[in-house]
Amino acid sequence: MPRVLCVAEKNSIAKSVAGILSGGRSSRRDSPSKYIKNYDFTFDFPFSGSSDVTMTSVAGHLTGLDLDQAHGWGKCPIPQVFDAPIVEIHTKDQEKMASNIKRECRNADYIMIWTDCDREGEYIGWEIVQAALQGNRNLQGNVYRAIFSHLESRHIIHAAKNPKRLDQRAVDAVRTRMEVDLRSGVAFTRFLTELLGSKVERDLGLKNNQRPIISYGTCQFPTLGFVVDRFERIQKFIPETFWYIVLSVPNGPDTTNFQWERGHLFDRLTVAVIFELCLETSRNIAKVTDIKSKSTSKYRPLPLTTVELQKNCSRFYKMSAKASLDAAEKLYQKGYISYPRTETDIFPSKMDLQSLVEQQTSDNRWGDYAKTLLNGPGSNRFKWPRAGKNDDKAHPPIHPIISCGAGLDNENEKKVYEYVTRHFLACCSEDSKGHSTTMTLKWGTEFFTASGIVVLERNFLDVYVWMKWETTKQLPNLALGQDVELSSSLMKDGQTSPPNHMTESELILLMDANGIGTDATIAEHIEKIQQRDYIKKKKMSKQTYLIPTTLGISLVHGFEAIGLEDSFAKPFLRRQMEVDLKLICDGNKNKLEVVNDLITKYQEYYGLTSTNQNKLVETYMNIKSLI
DNA sequence: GCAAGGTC
Repeated sequence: MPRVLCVAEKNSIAKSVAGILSGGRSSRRDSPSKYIKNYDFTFDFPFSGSSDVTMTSVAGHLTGLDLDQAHGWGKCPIPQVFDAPIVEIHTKDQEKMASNIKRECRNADYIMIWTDCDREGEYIGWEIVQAALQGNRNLQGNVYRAIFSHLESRHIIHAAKNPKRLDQRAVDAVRTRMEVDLRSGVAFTRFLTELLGSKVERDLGLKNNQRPIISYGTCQFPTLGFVVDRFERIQKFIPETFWYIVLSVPNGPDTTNFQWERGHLFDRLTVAVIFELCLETSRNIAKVTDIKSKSTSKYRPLPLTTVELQKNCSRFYKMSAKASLDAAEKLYQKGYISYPRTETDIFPSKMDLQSLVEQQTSDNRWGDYAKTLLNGPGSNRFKWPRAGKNDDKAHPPIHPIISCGAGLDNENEKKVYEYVTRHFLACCSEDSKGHSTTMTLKWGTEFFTASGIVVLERNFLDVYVWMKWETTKQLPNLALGQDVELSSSLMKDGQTSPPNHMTESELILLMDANGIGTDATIAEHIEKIQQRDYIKKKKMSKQTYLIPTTLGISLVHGFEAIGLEDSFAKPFLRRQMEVDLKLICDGNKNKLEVVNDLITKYQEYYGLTSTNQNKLVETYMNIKSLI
């Protein structure tokens, strides 16, 4: 029988796909790597007919890139980094994975790639093929690619029956990113460290053997830029005084305030004139000119993505993005939750979500809630989740798999499991429903409104305990057209206030929105710029904020002073690279062209930075002396 | 000693 080797991006996919294609009758063997298993079974592929199949995997990339030996740190003038030869390097684990591929493909007639169907997955597929060809040259030309976006059986079988080829354009796009990130990162990191390292070392009070690294990275700098930008908006903020009019109306023993439809104005005289005019024409009588009642709802959350998980664990539990992702990873390995790195916020239509809800009925925290979702009573019954707009074509939204009961002793894992589960149950619930009433008063020439909300059905809010929606005080009982005697009419002043310092949750949102990093790496970039002493976490009245250090601020301003056309600390450069990568994927540009363009740009920036290096030093000295 | 991206 022909032999087919299938290779996935990680063991969990290999295991699931082997289970589906073998109809549950595969046998498992160990591999040289502890992360990887080999699964044997038979399957009927269109290119080979009935075949002996081995399904295995790697665990992420098989190779890393670095500059060749001759261009190590200190061994060459820095500008050579931009065109030095690049070599492939392997960790011990990667060598074990590659040797498994080589051994397993020795007798194979075909190889089929089952890596995730995203850009990086395509490149990992290419790496796998290179390793396989080293083990067995005859595989050349017998390479196939499975296209799949989730692990539903019929979908996976369809993918196996409709093999495609690797997309070389996507492979080229990833290689482009790798080369540009490597060369620009290494060049500017060496430059900055050599320029500022000894000064920073003294200022941080480090010992000789703890030379600081002052790194540049295409993601690190924009991340730092966001934090510095917020910090300075607060520093530079000048409060402005504004004026407004507020009416209050008797409401039982209490009063209700009506807000001015103009909000507030920054000119005191204008407000005073309007106020006096109203007082003259209407004294203390206003008329009800409008009462609008409508039903309103608060939407249940969208299916859970990695970025949302990190943002909310930071908000609800004050966990760092890295801590929440680490805990999610552990929960995934233990089988409690689904794969935690996903951009998808739409559940595949065939997924059996009700049995996942059923799993949760035994939990003493939300079990009763899960039961009512499935069996009533009441109107909050299981409802298919809302659909978001993102699909990474590789993984479904994050959801609980099995109930953890009392099986978790790690605090962070407990919290993340609770969050994932409550979020999932909320997704499968009805929106919260309420009723809002808005009343408008006319006083003189001006209009004023007040609103009241009655929450009628809490629904998902009962399980999504962090979100608040409360019934407000009722509006005074007045009829349309009725005159009402005011208990007061006042002209008041107030001041605009500065924004708050950056929270980790906001930073994650900004990075995601600007394409800085990926779901799997955003947390690492935030960690990295803390390690580098560019930003620090600071606790202020219950909240933890991210504050830039002297060094962090200096780097941003130093490069600003040099005046590169595309600021390093802004997301623009990185986004431009994404656009170019997309052009490569669509066949409108080639790799060589894009690499040359981007590297030329970085070389030019390096030249400018190098001739203006005194500006970096001066900026650092200046800012240091101010603090 | 340097990047960012996968994954464990």
